[in-house]
Amino acid sequence: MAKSVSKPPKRAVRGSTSGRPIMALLDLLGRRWTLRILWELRERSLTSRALREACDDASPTVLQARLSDLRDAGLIALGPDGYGLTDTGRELQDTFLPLHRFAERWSKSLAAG
Amino acid sequence: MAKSVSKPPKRAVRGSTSGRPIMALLDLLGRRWTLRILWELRERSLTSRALREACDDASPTVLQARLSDLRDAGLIALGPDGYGLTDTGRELQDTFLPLHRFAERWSKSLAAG
DNA sequence: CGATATGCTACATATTATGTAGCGACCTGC
DNA sequence: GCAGGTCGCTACATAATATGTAGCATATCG
Repeated sequence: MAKSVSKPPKRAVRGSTSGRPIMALLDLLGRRWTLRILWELRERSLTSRALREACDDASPTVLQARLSDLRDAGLIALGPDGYGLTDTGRELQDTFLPLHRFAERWSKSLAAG
Repeated sequence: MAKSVSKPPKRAVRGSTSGRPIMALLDLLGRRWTLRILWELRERSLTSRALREACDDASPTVLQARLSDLRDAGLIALGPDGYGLTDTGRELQDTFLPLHRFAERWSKSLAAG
């Protein structure tokens, strides 16, 4: 299974060879800590270390890897006050905001069920 | 780190101990293949084998693990025609549908950028 | 200079995924 | 009633990732 076609330098996003952007996106977001990172950056920029604390002290190794992935994807960027969402990242964020309310309902349906 | 509070039987969703449903949800969705599975089930039920094919022949080991996770979470269920979204799962799906269009724009902004 | 914070990396260990094979159960058609 | 097919699911060895701890080089502030 060739995973790299047009982007050999690093790990290509899985599914990126299919020409279906949604697959590449789902793969990126499906990596550990990725969603959490985007969530923690939802309303403020955070330094890499502050982000680490916010993410239950996840190991810096993966965190840096994900930050690198997300930067390559153009969803976050490193500014003067730490990591923050780009315009594109904020677009994605808007897609995810309803998730919060869903999570509440979901949690209750789990407890009830 | 105690990962189980109210559901000792299996692996508890990470962050489920925090009392913040969003964390539990983000952890669940952030596991490999989870988002992809939900996506593939978006408009039809699939047998576990058909789902495997749809997911680029992912290994049955993880796939079954994720199906189990998603069933515990009440997002999918095994019916007569294979795995399908529950009502709650479909609610979540609705949250994710805009992702498709975003992926298209994102892909273009990457190519352009 | 000393103290502190930044982004980031090394590396040994634990955890998780991959790939291949195969199980028992349940349908068919013969 | 027994081949032949599918179903959901599991075992197990190997490869890939994550974890946790430590530390680097740089920058800022006193």
